[in-house]
Amino acid sequence: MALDDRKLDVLRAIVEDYVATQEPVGSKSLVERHQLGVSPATVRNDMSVLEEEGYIRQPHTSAGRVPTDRGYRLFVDRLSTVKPLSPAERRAIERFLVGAVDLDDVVHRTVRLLAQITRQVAVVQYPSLARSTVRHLELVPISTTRLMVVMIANTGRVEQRQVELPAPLDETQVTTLRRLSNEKLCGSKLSDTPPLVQALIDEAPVELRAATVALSSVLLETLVERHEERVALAGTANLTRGGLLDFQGSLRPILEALEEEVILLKLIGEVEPITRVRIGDENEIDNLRATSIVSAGYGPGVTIVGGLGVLGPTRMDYPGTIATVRAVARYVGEMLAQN
Amino acid sequence: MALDDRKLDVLRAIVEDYVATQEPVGSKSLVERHQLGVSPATVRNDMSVLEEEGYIRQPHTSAGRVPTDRGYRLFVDRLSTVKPLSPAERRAIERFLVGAVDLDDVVHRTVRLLAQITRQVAVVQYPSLARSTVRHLELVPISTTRLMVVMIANTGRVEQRQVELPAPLDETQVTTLRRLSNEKLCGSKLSDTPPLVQALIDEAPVELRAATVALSSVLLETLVERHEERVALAGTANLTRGGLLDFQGSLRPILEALEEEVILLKLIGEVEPITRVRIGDENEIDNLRATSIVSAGYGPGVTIVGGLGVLGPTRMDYPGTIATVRAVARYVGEMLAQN
DNA sequence: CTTTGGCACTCGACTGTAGCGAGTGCCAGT
DNA sequence: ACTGGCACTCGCTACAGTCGAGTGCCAAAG
Repeated sequence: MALDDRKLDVLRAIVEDYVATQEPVGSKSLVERHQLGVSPATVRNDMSVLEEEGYIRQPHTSAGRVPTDRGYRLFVDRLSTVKPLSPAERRAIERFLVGAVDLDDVVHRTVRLLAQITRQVAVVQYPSLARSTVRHLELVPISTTRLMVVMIANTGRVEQRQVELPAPLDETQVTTLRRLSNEKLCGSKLSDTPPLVQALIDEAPVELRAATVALSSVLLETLVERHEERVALAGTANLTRGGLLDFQGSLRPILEALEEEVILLKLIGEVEPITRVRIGDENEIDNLRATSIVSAGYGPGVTIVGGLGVLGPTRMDYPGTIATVRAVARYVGEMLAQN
Repeated sequence: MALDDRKLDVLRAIVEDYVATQEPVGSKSLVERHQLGVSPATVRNDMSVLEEEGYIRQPHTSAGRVPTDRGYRLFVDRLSTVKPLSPAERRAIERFLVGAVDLDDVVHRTVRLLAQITRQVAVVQYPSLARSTVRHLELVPISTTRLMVVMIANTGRVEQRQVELPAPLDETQVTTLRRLSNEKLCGSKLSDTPPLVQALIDEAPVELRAATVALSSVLLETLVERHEERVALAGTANLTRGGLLDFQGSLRPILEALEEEVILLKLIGEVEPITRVRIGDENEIDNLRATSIVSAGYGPGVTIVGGLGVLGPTRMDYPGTIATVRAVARYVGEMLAQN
């Protein structure tokens, strides 16, 4: 059955009121707070239909209605208009991010900013190495048989690893190795490196062969295979807002999930620039069935190099949160582009 | 008034029972569970004295007794013997830490291990830069007017910063600058660098003077002045054990405190190798008045380069926690010494 | 066919009362 | 100094009663 416009209005009103008050909303208070132009009885009939269709439900008989995950989904998809940020908010974002000196700094500031504005848990992924290109490889001799390899990516990420050499190398050999690897790998995407690394090994002069193999294996192992993703987290204290009413009193599973980097990456590791909303049940992780996640990809220009997002109760201010996440993602992208 | 031995026994029994059961303990159950060799009435008299002295208190009249912070303090100082770890635990620690490949890896493994064994919140400070010495400085040209400076410390920490040069430098100039700064700074403690940096500037050839100043200011600013301390955190989910009985139902202030790096550093930034216990009130941070912190310094050999610790309810298993923290600190020190 | 007012009903939240029992403090006796 | 006995306190639980927001249904009006 198709829902007519008024029923949709009723649903929207229910969502808005419930988000605002955190209490089941009844027919009478609904008509009082919104100009629906009909009587409570009519609203009751509409509510009955909405309940049959699974958009709202009653916590108990003789209580008001509460939106279901499906109801929120409809609300987000068709009923809400993204509310533009206030100029003050825009300025706050800019001011907060503009002083960043470092990639680490950018990420930390961003995650705190997101948590603060949305008053929820914020997660920011560092630019993914898999989607970065190599800007420079530096080899630093630590001892004659030990090398530190520093990889600088175009996204600002810098990773370093130590390599144990099979045989000592002297200064000029290190220089040669540095030149060779930079020639081969600079400018290429990290996910494309395996064949290039093979070529590097093949072309290396025979006396550097062993060292090249050691170097390559470290590069492949730590940077490509188990692709080193990193995330930053902030605002967990916000989970306690709403005094245990959300999350039926147990933060446990949520805090547990937030400790797993793998899970966080699954949540916000976006590939598309689109803002994405996962509501309650739609979430794949069982521990987070009581939460919603709003995430977006970010990157300099149109390419996406990482994701960010916030996590909160399903009962959240979707329009506001979506607007904030989207805006922050765009600003972060701009920050990165400037480097 | 001096407490005789039996009264101390009673206090110990109360602490042990309360930690185990989480319920106020009464005179009758106390004599049942411990071989005190006296009757409940006697115990009651002793309890009465202990209460007068402020070591225990009653949540309400007609309830059992609960240790006060002062009671825990006495327990920790005089009544408990550190229980040695089981061989299984020792092996677990070793196995967990031995695969670490990286400083980051060591720290992450350590913090998760601590959280897991103690079932509490664990905090590990990265080796402090202020207590590290410079092992190597590497200058990597990003462009002709931009340099990336990578500092490798003896503790395994690697920090990088970008430096905007006032004028372009060519390859050989960079090499000279690299050589000069390494000659000056290698082997010195970071906290001692300011005068050395000044000397570096003074001795630099005139055409490198400007670049040296730029480099120095970045070094001083980011590495020395606001000394870049880092910490890792794990096990926040453990705060929810004991179902809101600890922390009188509000995790809020604790989670908030844990988000502040400055606070974490204050808690576990140890200078001495000694295991330190802060109980409830003794804590300087108001938000953490309901928690206890057990911390220890770690480092290769006898010098301390950082701290680690755990945080939990005042009602915690002090002997076990102290033993674990101490053991983990020692193992981490050994790991670092091997590098 | 939709909307509306009316009405009986449900059920959670709150209040007050009563009984239970763990635990205490005190005291007299050993 | 220790112990057994005893009266007392008070939080906890169960139960009954009331209140009220909210519902579903129905018949009448638009």
